[in-house]
Amino acid sequence: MIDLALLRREPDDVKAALARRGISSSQIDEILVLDAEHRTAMQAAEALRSRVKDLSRQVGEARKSGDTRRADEVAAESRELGDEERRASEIADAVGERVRTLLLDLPNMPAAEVPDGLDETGNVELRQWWPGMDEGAPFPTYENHQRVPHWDIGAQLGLLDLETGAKLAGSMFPLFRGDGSRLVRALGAYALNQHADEYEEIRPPTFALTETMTSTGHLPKNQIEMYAIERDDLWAIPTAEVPLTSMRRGEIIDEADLPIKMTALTACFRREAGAAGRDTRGLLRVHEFDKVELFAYCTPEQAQSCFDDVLARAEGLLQDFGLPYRVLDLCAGDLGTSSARTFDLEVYSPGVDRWLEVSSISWFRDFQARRANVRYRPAGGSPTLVHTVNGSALAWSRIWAAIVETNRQSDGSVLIPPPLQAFFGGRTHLRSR
RNA sequence: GGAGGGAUGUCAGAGCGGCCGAAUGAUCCGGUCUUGAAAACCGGUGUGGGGCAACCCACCGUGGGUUCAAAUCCCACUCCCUCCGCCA
Repeated sequence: MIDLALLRREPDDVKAALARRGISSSQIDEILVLDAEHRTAMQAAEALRSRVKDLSRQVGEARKSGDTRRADEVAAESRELGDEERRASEIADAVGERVRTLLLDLPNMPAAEVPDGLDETGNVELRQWWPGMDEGAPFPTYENHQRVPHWDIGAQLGLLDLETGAKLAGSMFPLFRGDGSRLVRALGAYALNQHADEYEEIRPPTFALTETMTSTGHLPKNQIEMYAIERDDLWAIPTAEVPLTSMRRGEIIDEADLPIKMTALTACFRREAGAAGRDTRGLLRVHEFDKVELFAYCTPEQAQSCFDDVLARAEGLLQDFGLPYRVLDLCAGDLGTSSARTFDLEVYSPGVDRWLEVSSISWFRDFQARRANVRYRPAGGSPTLVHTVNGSALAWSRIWAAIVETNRQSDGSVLIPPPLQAFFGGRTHLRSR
């Protein structure tokens, strides 16, 4: 949520920033008009309220001094004023609620450095990486044996059983088996181990209350994207960002504790309602996938370094696995609602011949923290909203696909990335049995 | 699932219809004392909103209700604790 005080103070700055995301200035003007209306109505109601309180006090005093008649008179007067106050408050509350609703609808302001553009065509590729690049090697060329889609490889080697997954939970719920399952486990475990030096490992609940989903901004807007367990008012989390962001909801954190860095491996659930029929093969787009998330609460001053750290760790994992990737600087129009700045990491996967998004790293400024009301107390100052930063490191289903396709050998086996071989008892290849 | 107890400020913990935004203690900040520190003592220390300001309003788990007046009474819900049952 954008700061209403900032909106009042610097309406033109906010308009200019949001115009980059295609938000019209009339939308902001509407809020400002309603806000002025709200304040007027509120003042009227509060003046009445103040009077009622004063009269009530007089009733108490009259009672105490035994003047029952005066007490009754004043009570009657107060009762009338009270009715009036109730009506005035209802009007003020209704307008205030409208302001809040409109404000919640506004996306975050893009950071100044965010490139212009209204959709993904405006994203800027910052760099690419591939194995051997530093030694001057060119971008890899791929052999025919690498041009096989992962679903075929998975079926050949008995690593991936999409049919059985569909039998159990419907299509787009993958079932990994044998070494395929072990690879999923190895990826998550390897990443958690890598992050353990600075990030506290968290194993949060897989489900979240409506209240929790709302405070991160995933509800009510993206309701259609979420799996719901209605009877218990629970939602399956679409990312560990949801529980992690809410862990300190409503709290005031000691400044000395910041930054608070956490990592979590969870299943992530997405209905992909808006993407029906797109990328439905294999693991490109699935309803459930494992992901390791990195998350930080921090001060505004720490935000840049936290962001850089998450990015470096996500890239580091891709380099450990030897997967070519590119870094995209998302343009203003392609930013997620809550984000002020986002870098996406895309891995090149030769079997499907596509760049696959495997990480999204975002700096939210205080946008999320305002909703979740997470603050810290700066030295000698009053409570201030924290900044939040998070990013995937990484989303495993697509990494799984990229590894299997990239590392496929001419004999049909798949080379296990060396850092993961320890999880396979030292074996170097996945082979059919 | 059954029975009971509870939810109050950064924390602990009083209050159970009328200057209660809230005792007391801890924390933290400032001061006195001290060569310095500790201790002791004195003073200050919630959040949010409105108003140029004086000041006003809201907030005692959440949402309703009663009343001239609610942290305090009533109803519903949520969460926590204890005991019993059931169960990984």
